[in-house]
Amino acid sequence: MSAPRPVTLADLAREAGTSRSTASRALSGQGYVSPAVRKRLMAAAERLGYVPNASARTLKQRRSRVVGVVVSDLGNQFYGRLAAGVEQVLREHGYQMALVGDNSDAHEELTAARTFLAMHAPGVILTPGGPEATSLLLRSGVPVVEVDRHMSAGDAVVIDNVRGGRDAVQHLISLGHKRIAHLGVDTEFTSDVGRLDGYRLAHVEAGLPLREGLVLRLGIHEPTAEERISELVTREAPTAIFAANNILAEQAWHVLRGRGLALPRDMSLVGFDDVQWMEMVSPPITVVEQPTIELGRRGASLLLRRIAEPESAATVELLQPTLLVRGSTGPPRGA
Amino acid sequence: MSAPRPVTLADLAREAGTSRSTASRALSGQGYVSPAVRKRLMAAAERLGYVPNASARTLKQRRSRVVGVVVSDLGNQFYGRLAAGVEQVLREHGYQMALVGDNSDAHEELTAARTFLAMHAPGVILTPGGPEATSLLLRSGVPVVEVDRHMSAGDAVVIDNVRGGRDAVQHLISLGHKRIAHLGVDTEFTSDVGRLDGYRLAHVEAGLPLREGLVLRLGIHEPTAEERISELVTREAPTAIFAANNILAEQAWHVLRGRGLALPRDMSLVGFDDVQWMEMVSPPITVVEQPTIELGRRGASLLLRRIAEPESAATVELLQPTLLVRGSTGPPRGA
DNA sequence: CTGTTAGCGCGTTCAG
DNA sequence: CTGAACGCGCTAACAG
Repeated sequence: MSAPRPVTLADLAREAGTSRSTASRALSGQGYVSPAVRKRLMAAAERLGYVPNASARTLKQRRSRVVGVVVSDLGNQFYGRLAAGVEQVLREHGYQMALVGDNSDAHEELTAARTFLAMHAPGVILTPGGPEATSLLLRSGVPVVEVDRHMSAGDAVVIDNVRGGRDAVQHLISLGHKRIAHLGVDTEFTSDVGRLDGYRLAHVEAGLPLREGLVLRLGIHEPTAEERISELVTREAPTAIFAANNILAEQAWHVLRGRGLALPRDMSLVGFDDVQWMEMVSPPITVVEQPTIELGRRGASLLLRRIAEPESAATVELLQPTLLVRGSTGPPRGA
Repeated sequence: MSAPRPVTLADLAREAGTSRSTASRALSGQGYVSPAVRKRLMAAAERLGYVPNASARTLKQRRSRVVGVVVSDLGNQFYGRLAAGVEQVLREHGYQMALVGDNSDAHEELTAARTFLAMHAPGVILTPGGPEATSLLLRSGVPVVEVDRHMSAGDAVVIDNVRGGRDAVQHLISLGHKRIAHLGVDTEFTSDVGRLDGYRLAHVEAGLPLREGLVLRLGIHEPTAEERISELVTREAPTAIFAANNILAEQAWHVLRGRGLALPRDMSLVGFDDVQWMEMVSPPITVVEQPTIELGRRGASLLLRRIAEPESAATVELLQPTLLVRGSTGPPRGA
């Protein structure tokens, strides 16, 4: 394949008999150019196959069109959909997305942040794993929107996790459950903490005692998760389980199936974050659904707004989850 | 937030009492610099929080570190995992990924290709929707690797779709099925065409007649897909269905459930592309599994190799799928 | 409305 | 081993 020298503004200018700056104005649409000259330039651009050089523009303007995005794990459907939502909005507005996965590792996240700084990203969207990346970016003047989790004092779009957790557990309590297990991830993320708070809140509101043994907090990539869940079931004999994310719901479901426990007769199960399989298994899983793609779309929109108006006050958008009651929940055994 | 002027090489040079070019050599590791001076420069960089300017470097070198990637639909688990594999390898080698979704639209794809040209991407990976994007890129001297589908004469990493389709259908035939429906997408993509070829091949090898009515070809986002599948079941009374991708398998599954048909007693079902739910429903779905993340990883590796060695001959890597026999397939009704 | 001028920050000659 | 000089392609001032 031949790699012809790319055509530049100077080429267009020469071709159309104008100066480079006029060509620049004509193509970017900024500033005055007589209609006739503009037409001539556009035609030349078309004819020569002109492609603007993004790095030259970025170098000059000190700002690129490539928004940095970091999510924990692209392979997880949740983050995939989140990213899909972000990308849609960005593309609709003529921006691109540089996407990196950080495996929930604060160090990787920080590396990504530095990369985005180097790229002069106009803004960054992240599911924060720690405060460092956000603060580095903000300190350097790069707008940041946190999605799903909220760690800084800046812009964010999050789900009302407390409400989601509370709805789930209230539903179980109203069915008559008194020994409800909570399966969560052991982080300080507002998502995990919020769902647990919701679990507790529902208990308090119902006058039910909180039993610490019923609360299981797993590490992010805990390899023994299923064993620990199984132990919990044995030890505490819960009549219902609230699994605070889609991975944990899947693991709980496997444990229950492995032990031959029937839903909802022997155990009730509520998940958080509706994914495909939950509606397909029998019985289908009752779940707190969150608007995942919308989370991404709103995050991107908020960032774009912030880029346009850097000085406005920080915004936190709270999206509401919805409890979908399906077949995996029912009254406890003896009720 | 203050946005301090970013520190440049000139700042480091001043700080360390050297020239800019020396600083450049020290930080990039290219060219001679005395150890002492290098150490001094590194220290200064650390202290001042130097971040290299990627666009300046790209402008100078005429090549960025951001690989362009386009997939059909990030929200689909298949493409999410593909992208995850690509991103992993890229990150391991110090490259970034600019990701765009094109909704299987050749026009969007072409737009993305132009954007990557503007960004001076060192290479592009795509699930091609048409020949235009690839050819534009190649013509401009940008290496391209096609993944999952193969449309050009260039580099590609694909699944052995013919073999996958053949294995699936052979399995059904060996169970005694003679009326096997094929659910596929009506494109010219090698993936869709290959799976259908495999379906036919298995018939021919077994001396079974091919009945055109049993082959259903749906549009990419066909809204009436489930109705059409249902019609097919009514009209042709197949005893088994081969659904050539994960979406179609899900739709077929819903149709069968809706009609109260039990798997595998009333109908056998084989899918293509193993996703989470297939192992969780009962009975679990027999499926042709493909190494999706590996597909992405190989694509990225191949691209990196091509970037390093632009002149080597085009390579097509063929990855083997695996038939996982589960509970959704059995002998036909009367057998 | 248009052209001239002057960098943006970096890497790469080429002398020394 | 190091520094001076130049230019990558584009846009922002500023004259005209």
